Amino acid sequence: MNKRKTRNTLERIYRELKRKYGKPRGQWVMWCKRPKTEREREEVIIGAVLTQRTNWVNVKSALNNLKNAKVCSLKGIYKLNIEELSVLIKPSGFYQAKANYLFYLIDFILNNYSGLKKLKGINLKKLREQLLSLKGIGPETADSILLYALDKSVFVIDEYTRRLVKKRNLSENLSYTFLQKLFEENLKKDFRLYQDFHALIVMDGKNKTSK
DNA sequence: ACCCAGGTGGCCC
DNA sequence: GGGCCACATGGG
Repeated sequence: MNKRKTRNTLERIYRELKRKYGKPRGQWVMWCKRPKTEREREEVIIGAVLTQRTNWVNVKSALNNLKNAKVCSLKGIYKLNIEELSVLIKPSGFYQAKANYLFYLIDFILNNYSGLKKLKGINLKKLREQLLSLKGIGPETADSILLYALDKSVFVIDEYTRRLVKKRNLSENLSYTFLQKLFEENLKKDFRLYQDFHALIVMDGKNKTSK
């Protein structure tokens, strides 16, 4: 597919989904909120790890456990030990692995940057590399953090995006880096657009009637 | 009793 | 670079 056609197709898909689903719902109400409070950005980061290969209902339950324990924040979690944390996030599945992943990530953020404000100022490419070097943070989690918690213009690729690309014959190559490039090179570089578009893709992907 | 869900790491080739 | 398996819960 040539560039012009790809651009038109992506624009059309966005408008189509936007018309169909309107404003973000569920999890996306907060993930697409602009601007976000610090607390909300921290919750997005925590949710980004917890939602790996897990449905949002289970993640919500884990987040509620953290909130009820008054530790749904980077510093709150950092004060816990792995055992306490893993019990709280148990409903999200893979809880022992995720407890460790969260610790590595929060340790990285707090010890290197003392919080999200400084993190936002780091060179994007370097920050992405650093996130990817952490155990438990792969491309989708890293980019979800960059896009939804830090308002960086990086397009998130996931299983739903792959299905959409396949269905619309946008590309044969379904590798992460290729698809991310495809979207980023053919959309206006705007984190608000990226946030909303990805949310719409997932909302549509979950909608059984649209398949 | 299955099958599925925004992934990732470790191993193997 | 890609294929396969482990990691675990809750809901259909």
